[in-house]
Amino acid sequence: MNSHLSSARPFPERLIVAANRLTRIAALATGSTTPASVWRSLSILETDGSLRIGELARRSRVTQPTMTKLIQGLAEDELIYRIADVADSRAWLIAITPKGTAALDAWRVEVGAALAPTFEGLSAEESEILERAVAILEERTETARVATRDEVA
Amino acid sequence: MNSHLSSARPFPERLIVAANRLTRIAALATGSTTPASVWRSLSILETDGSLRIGELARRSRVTQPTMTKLIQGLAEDELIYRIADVADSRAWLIAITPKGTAALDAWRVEVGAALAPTFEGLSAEESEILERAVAILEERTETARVATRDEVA
DNA sequence: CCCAGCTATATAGTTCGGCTATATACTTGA
DNA sequence: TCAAGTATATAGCCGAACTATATAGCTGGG
Repeated sequence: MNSHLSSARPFPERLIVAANRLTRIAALATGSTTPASVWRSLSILETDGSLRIGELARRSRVTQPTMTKLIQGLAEDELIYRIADVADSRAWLIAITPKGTAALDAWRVEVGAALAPTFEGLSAEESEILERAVAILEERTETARVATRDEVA
Repeated sequence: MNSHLSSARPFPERLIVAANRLTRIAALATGSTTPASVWRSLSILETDGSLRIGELARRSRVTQPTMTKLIQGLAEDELIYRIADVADSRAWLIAITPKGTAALDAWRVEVGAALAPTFEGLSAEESEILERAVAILEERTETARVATRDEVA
């Protein structure tokens, strides 16, 4: 009954390898030198709203110093801006700017175009499966989850 | 009528972000310092058989010098070995060792365990979708494809 | 009301993966 | 047999992300 030998191995590790390859394909195809962490962070700011640096670092899964530096670059490029946290003057709230949203959208278009050959000629059924798989993955990797089960580091 | 707002945007770029997050989650959860390129390369050697350095570099989507260096480390750890190419003394054939296969398997188990919480409590239907999605992705990111449409660099 | 201890961000310094440019060794065809 | 091309190796650089630590601000018990 089971002619799908590939199913013999659980999917998580196969998914990781495939994800890895996809990431590599996209990076090479777009030729973008911008680190993935930038797009990860911007998309988190877009969906989760403004956040403190520490919290953004946690959700983006990098350390706080890494995020501080990342933020500095993004601020220079005016893709994000800092709002003083009135309740705590040590902290900043980081928010995405319209320019940041535009950059994110442009990147998405670029990635979409770069991956077009890879996903060329998918059947309607295959597209449907990928669409639904993405939805599941998005739900399962939701950034808000990180906050509750942190303490990893 | 359309409550699936997420479907409004095509999946490739969403898939990239999700893939990226998964990679990050896996990397953090395993705490592995081993670069992804190692596992990518080893799994290519496992599925595609022994390859020249240049060809392995292409399929692993790194440059040749990067692969040369990577190979040196893997050889020291005895995860791969070099076979002199009888037809061309400039070239080497790189092959995975039993120890390399074992390391790859161990990593897979580790990643599987690390991602278990992320994929906990999936319904049978969701699992089915992910399984099939992985199969599609594997097919679409197959390394042998790279060789034919290279010339990117 | 003030200081010890905690928390939020910033800075310093290191490590390491991956890249480009180039050298070296070998092959091949005219 | 040698010029041009190809396969791998070496050198040097860049930058992302880490750990350790400094600085500044908050907060509660005495």
